Amino acid sequence: MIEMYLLEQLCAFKEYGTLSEAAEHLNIAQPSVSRAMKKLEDELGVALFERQKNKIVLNQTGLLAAEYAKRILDEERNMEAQIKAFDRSLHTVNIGSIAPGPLMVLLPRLTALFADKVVSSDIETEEALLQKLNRNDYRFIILNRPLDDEKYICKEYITEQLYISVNHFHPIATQKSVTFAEADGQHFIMYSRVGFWENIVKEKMPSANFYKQENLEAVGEIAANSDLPSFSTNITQKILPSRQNGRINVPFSNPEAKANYYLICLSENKRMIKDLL
Amino acid sequence: MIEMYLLEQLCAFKEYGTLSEAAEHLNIAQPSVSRAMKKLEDELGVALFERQKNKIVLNQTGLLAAEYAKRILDEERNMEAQIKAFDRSLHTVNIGSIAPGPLMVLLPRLTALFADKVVSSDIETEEALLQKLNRNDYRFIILNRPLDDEKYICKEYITEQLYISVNHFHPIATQKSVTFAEADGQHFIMYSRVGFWENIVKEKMPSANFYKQENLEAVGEIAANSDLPSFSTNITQKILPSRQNGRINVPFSNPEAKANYYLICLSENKRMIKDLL
DNA sequence: ATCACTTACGGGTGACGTAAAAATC
DNA sequence: GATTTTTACGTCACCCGTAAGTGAT
Repeated sequence: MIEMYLLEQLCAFKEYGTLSEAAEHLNIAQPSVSRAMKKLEDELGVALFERQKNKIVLNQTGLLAAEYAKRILDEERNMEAQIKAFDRSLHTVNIGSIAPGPLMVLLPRLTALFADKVVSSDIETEEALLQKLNRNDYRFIILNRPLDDEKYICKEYITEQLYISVNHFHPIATQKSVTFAEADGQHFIMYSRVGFWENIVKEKMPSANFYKQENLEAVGEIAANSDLPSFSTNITQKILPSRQNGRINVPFSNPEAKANYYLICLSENKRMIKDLL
Repeated sequence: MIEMYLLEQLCAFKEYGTLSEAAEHLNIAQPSVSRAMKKLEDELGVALFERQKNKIVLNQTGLLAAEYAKRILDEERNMEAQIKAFDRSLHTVNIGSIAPGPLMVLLPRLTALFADKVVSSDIETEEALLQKLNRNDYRFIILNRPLDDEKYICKEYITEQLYISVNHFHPIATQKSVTFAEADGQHFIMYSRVGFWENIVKEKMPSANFYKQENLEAVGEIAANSDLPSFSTNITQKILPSRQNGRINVPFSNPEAKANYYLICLSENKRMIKDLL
């Protein structure tokens, strides 16, 4: 049987042209490659090279062999990658969401439910979420609209209401509710990974400025130490109570400020949704 | 890098179900297989088996790995076969002919021309000859009709005239020539691999019997020691003079008893025909 | 003189075998 | 008791490296 290391060295020789160069790139000594090529010829019982005294080149058969070798090496590398990826997928639960809010509620429950697995999540657009769900990159996704398709299982999960978060001195602080139009034109501190909410607020408050923060902690810190408004929701108010110190939350009254979230998975994974609910 | 012997042992385990059985079929000791499977898991950094105290089975990842392993092993075996076949083809010149006669003339010349190669030949039907010529299984073929096709180079080679070969006491021995009709109904000794001639004589002498001999030598021997007629041609008379002892050769006068042979090769191999003529 | 390949020799990894133990049927 | 897997240990193959030699540029 032809072992991989022989094929690897053959490929390296074809690529680099001389035994020395090949050895260099393989990080082995040159005589090793010389010997390996002899061994390859020996095992195949076929000449793969034309040798002069201090020169060696692949003959026609050798070129053919090198092509096959490359194919096999590629497949071997592919095998390795696929197996590792598959194993990883067995040990991780990937969740994609259209917004961070529902993840704050869902992730703690998931880590408890899949105690033996790594739970990881990402926030993406609906399009990307669906694509990856179909590729099985995600086990669940969370969207802000239901999907009516036999391909999927879709369950209503939770709702989220957007608030403006201001300090006591802010004019809006005294209102029972606020509209996007009323809040427009201001400067907001905003977490950068808010998913679809970003589109909503930018569209509804076209004159506002948004200072985006990559770091979730930083949003709270900066808001607490400035007079700038920020955003909160019924979910962040519960999950991040520390952020509420000295802040008044006033709900946006527009219908777009309320989101109904749906937990979605492929029909074939029906059981997972059941376990979760 | 995952070496082949690991993949081989993985496949054997998948096929035979236990380490012991696999080892048996691989002709190695069972602990070797146990160790190899551990090493495989180690190199991949992934569990491929579920182990109980004296039981070991492939897990989902292991099944996937075994599938990939099989694919790679198959490719490796294919590579080996293809390379050997290619090398062989470089060192052999295969000729196919519609009849043995022209080969008797051509082969000695070919072996001289391709002194460094093995010359081998076969007798087949026109259909098979053309198919294999197109597949490059044959470098030349010999047919009894010209081919007018740009794909091929076609050169007239030699002609062959069929004779009936009888002893002095046979009634036909005194004739200058004979027709198939006149010779019909007799029992002939015949070499079994005469190519298209077999169709000719069977069609033209439907009442004759043909005693076919696999061995070319035997045809001469038997004919010499019996009163049965056999066949000869201008070519065999020259190439196998010993067969003529005590035999009279009378030519068949029918036009079908004369064959014009053509040497044919693919246009891309034009040079070879030139070398030959 | 430098470069490229081969040959020769020595060393260490590792693949295999044998033996024995543990566990299951 | 038979079968299966694992562990332990010794051996040998073989893959690699170093060093030296040959031939070509």
